[in-house]
Amino acid sequence: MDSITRTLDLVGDRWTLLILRGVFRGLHRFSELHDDLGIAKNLLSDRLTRLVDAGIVDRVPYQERPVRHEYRLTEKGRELSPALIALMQWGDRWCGAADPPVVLHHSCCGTPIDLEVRCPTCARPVTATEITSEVSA
Amino acid sequence: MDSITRTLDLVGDRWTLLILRGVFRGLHRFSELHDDLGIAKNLLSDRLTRLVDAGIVDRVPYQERPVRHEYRLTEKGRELSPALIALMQWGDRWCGAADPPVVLHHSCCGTPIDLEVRCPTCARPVTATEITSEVSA
DNA sequence: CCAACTTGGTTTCAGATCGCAACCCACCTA
DNA sequence: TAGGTGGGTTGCGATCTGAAACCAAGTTGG
Repeated sequence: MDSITRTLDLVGDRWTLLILRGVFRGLHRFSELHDDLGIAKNLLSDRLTRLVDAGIVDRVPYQERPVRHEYRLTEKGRELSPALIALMQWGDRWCGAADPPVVLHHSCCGTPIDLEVRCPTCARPVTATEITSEVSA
Repeated sequence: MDSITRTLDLVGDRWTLLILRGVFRGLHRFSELHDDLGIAKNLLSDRLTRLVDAGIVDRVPYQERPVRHEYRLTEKGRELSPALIALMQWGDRWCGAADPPVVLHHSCCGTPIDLEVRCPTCARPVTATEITSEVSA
């Protein structure tokens, strides 16, 4: 099984990427995600458990008595951001902007950032038709 | 409904992105996709119809008598490649390499290409924690 | 001319998954 | 002690899925 198949096994359902986007945006608690996404609680519970098992989010206690947790991205989870950005940019461009596009900024300098497929040699963006794939070694 | 939600409505199920990757890789016919992915025929048929309706692939005849079609990416479909690349790179990095990683080359010059989140001002890659999001206007 | 084969599907149906609502537990507040 | 909140679990009908059977339009082999 190849890498995309494995990836989609983890995050390739209707809700998981939306949950992760919520966590990226600062929703860390069960109820925040529930309210924001409108997902059924049993599914949210199930997806969060899976994400924790997969090491994509951590369940960290934020109080005792009663003990309650919140969900935080691990590095593995944070590294999904290029995929989320790619899907978001595609949706903004091609799916009629029912909502205005989301702009991402570099927090250090405030500049809007961009996602690019680049060729280090040509030092310019690469279009999809210029790409060939090969399984290494 | 925002752009990621709309995007995932179209391509956020277990099979659609795998089908699109197949088409990217040069599988254009129903039977090629069926054999390569191991997807049930009814689902493949349904997903292809949806992708055609969404304008992501075209159904173009490649012979008459009997008339038969093959599926080709539209520009809208080709522009999903950054998302596929992002998911693939994440899987190669984080999902234990059961298969060796796939390397993408720039067909013009043969250089392996890379997907990067970049800040035009800082002129260097941006990590996930440095990103803030904002809904434009 | 008939049988078998190919491509590209549609139909059928049991079983898995989903969404909703109800319920539960631990704790806090009035 | 009654009610509220956070974070779930349970039950159940509705929907979706996968495997296999079937179909239709041609083409090939004998």
